[in-house]
Amino acid sequence: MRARGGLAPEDNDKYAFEPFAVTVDLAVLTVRAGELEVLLVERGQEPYAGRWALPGGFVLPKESAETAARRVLAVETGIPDLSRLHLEQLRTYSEPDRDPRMRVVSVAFAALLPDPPEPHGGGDAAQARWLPYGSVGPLAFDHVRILADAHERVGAKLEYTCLATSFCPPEFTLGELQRVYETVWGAVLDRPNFRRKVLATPGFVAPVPGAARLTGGRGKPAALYRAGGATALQPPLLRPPSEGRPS
Amino acid sequence: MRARGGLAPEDNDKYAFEPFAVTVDLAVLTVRAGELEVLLVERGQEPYAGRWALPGGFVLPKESAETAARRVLAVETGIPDLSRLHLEQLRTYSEPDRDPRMRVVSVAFAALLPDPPEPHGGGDAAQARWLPYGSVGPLAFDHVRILADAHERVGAKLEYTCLATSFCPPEFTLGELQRVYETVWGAVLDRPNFRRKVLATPGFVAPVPGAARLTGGRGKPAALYRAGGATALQPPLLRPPSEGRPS
DNA sequence: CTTTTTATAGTCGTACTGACTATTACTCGT
DNA sequence: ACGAGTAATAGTCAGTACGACTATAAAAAG
Repeated sequence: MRARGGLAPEDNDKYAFEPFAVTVDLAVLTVRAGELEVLLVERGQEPYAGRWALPGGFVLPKESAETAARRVLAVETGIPDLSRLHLEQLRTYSEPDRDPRMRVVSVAFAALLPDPPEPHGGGDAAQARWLPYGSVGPLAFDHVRILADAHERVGAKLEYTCLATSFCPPEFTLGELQRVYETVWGAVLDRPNFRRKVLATPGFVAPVPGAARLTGGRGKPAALYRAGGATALQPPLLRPPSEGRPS
Repeated sequence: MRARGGLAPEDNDKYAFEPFAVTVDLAVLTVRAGELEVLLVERGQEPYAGRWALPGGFVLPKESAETAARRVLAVETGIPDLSRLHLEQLRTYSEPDRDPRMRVVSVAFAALLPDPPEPHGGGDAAQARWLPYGSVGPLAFDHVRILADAHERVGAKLEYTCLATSFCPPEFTLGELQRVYETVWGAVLDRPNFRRKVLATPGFVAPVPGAARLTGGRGKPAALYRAGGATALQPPLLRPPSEGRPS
């Protein structure tokens, strides 16, 4: 490569760059029945044929990575309603050997979907499925690491943002909200304290005014809430201390 | 583009992808004399000739983005000692029109350097300089946004990590450490409270054992400290509440 | 109608923080 | 030599938040 002399990359007359393939990979998480689940697709071709992988695809010439992520999710998994999808850039994985065949730089996203809809593979023989987070085996490429990074990021964001409501349907009980925290964190929280904290945070949740009660099964019916306008949680709602969590 | 059928991007036999240029851009921050400064280079060519821009460059075929970032910083600014550089991936900017000439996807990094060394432009006519953060005018491309994102990220990380020591020389006083916080946050902190908080956090700082005093000017000499082993700050050290800060 | 289950209400002690005041140990100007 | 100024360090005090509880209410299941 020619010496570039302290200029921004776009300066080089000769455009002495190596073209890369740019893709997006999505770690889509949901909570169903108190379990954390991941949306995976089965690979039909080598390498890693038969392995599960994160949904992903190429970024098209006129797309941003964010646009590509939404398109890929719609096309590959056939999920119809992406209006309540929370999509957030995670980081970019660019190790030279992450794809054995060619140079692929992948912009990874963490995504959350409430009320997990049933996916269907988008065309060929590939299938798309929700799999429990704890039971994913080895994935294709570096997708295990991407998935772990996404899990860690989401867990951390639950602490200091109101993101948890993105896992919930439009109206939810505080018990459901608490189960989101417990499922993502893999920890048990004290119910009265959780309740006190959520209700004391202005704008986290807002009570549904009307006949604001609903019963799903046993026990006393719970009041219904919607997501409030707030996005930040101040002070944060910290997960109980545990070992082996990266800082 | 051919229908891809729910497979990972690498599956397509025809490799129906558009090649992109992949670059890195670096927002390198430092604190000097109580002021936040950014490392910028002056562009010599169109577009944005004469404008200041973040240092950046192409990712080479056998490099990861992280490797490229370190190389670019060494080559473009001639800074000799990068051993104490804190480098952290910020996010990837991929809007299709961010470079008027071609499709460029840029992986942006936030970086911190203590004891700002004098940079020298790396070859051509370009110059590299530290400029006060508050006085940067319009930058080339979307670099203003990248810089603002880096600033916000660093400010947020000061709250819940021990990152502030990355702005300090190997041995520093608590006053210097406090000035890092005040400079990045643009806020004034109470000295006794700051001191109490820092010393109460195990592993944040460790006193220098020997003749642990040094005087830089007026006032009572301060004890010297080194960075401790901890990386996380628990509970966090929150910036004083202010308006207009994104969540 | 008792047990089980879940939601809700409230208590108590500790830890942390913001807002202070006081004291010590230097330098500088005169 | 001495007082003013400056910065570091020590400590107080009240309010808030949080962890660990106990207690009560309202439903379903047996």
